[in-house]
Amino acid sequence: MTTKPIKLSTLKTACKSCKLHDLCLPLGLDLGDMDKLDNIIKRRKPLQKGEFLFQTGNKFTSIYAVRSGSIKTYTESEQGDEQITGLYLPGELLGLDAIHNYEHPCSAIALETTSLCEIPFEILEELSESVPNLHHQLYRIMSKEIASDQTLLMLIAQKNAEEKLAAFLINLSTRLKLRNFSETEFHLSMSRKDIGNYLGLTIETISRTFSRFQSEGLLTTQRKYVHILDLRKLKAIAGMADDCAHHNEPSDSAVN
Amino acid sequence: MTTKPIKLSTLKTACKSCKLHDLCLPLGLDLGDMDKLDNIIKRRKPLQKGEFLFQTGNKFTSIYAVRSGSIKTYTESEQGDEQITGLYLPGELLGLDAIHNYEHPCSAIALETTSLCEIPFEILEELSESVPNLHHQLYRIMSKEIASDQTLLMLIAQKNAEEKLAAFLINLSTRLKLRNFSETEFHLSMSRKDIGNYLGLTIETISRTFSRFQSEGLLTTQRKYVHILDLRKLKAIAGMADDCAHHNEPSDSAVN
DNA sequence: CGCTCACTTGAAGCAAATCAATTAGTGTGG
DNA sequence: CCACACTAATTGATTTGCTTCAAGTGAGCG
Repeated sequence: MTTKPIKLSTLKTACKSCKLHDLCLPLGLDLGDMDKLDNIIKRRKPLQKGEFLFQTGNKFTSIYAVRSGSIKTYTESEQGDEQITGLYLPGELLGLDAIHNYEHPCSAIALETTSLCEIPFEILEELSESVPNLHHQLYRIMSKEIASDQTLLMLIAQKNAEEKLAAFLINLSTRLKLRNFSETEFHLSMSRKDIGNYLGLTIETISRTFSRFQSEGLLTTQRKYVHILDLRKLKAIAGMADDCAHHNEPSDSAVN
Repeated sequence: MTTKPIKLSTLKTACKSCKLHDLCLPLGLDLGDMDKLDNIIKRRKPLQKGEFLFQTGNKFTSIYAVRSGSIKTYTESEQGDEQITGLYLPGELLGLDAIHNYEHPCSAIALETTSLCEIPFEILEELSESVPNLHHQLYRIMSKEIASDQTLLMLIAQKNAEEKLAAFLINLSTRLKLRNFSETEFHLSMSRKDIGNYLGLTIETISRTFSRFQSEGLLTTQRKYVHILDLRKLKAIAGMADDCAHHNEPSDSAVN
């Protein structure tokens, strides 16, 4: 939980020059406002795989933007079973669910080496008084999170194993494309077990479904590496008509 | 979608005197600020059962607070299957998921005769510039919605039929208690079918589970009327230890 | 009164969970 | 560099909780 800023070289990377800024909080801010935002953002030492960003019950002080790598969030019930509630990729904000009672309702852990921007919330609120657009931006981001949680809900409640996994992969593919990564070849940062948990399935079902997709020629996998061969068909299984693909406009819609 | 204000008698009921105001948006505002808020709130003609408040794709202009009755929200997939995403009781706000692209991602329909406050969002944002607390309040409400969506997710993904229904009932009970209704006797505004859809189960499973609860002496039902006989045991099934019950403090935690 | 709609109850079928065994990577220390 | 343990993933066999199909029942209503 150290919050000290890191090497100068990293400090230079400000919102203005960050290639993620049109996915992230500064979206829609002008250069002057972005400077102000830059002044309150702390860059943290990158987290190593398995390190916690925060844990359930921690006091809420900041929201975080992923710069590189990925973070998963999960809640734990009293019986001890976990539910993964979110997967956050570069340009996405997390910690928003902690505002309402100043306490994190979930834990956040790095799935790989991950660097982040830390944005102290109180200071952000102060700053927002002089930069009205910021408020609006935050509303949009939170609103989007609500809407996408609902999509995930739908996915888990109504679909079968094939549809769930297909939707998960398509969602990932869409978000990666937005970040200028390949939409057909990527590395899963989640394990089969995590994917299963996220989708409400067991590891065996995930594995079998991957195998089936593979034997049907939809994709190839090699452990965590995935190569999608037939994006159209996979989208069809996921329940997204081809022509609806671009409905996933800048503010992506499906899963997380 | 008529927005005209109604009879004077109803108009008099302002936030200041509304007994729900400590559950709703004005929470934490002083009297002066509440007056300002009152000026922008429109009271709508009550909705009859089955009437839409808004539908998927409608342009977003306002958020709504339930004054009495109840509203359900649901999304529809391209295949046409529905997923109920929320049940809103008096004092709760809905429409927050539409901010991010100015379009409602779900439909909202009255489950019974329901009266609402309409709060035009643009005007609310303007007002918020002079009443900073309002922003904070909105953040809290949205944050709470995110957190509770995640709880619902957990419920649907990880629990079995009994646990789901028990958690649903306990959540309802807790929220009703907060509104000074009985926590053990109440009227379900949702049908068995809706409850099933909400929890990712079929109507038959809901019915059977109610029957089992009844034969175990946990509760009695008569159509939509529910009388909980053993709140403790029901909470235990729902996976909430007794001593954790009051964790559901003013900002309730479980389902919706 | 008879129609409909919401709910209940039973029996059969099935998708995914569980149990179990094997294989493939990953990391550790000698 | 190889043996060792350990974890992640795959695949098969079996079980099971929920769904589906089917046949009532009972409340509400024109």
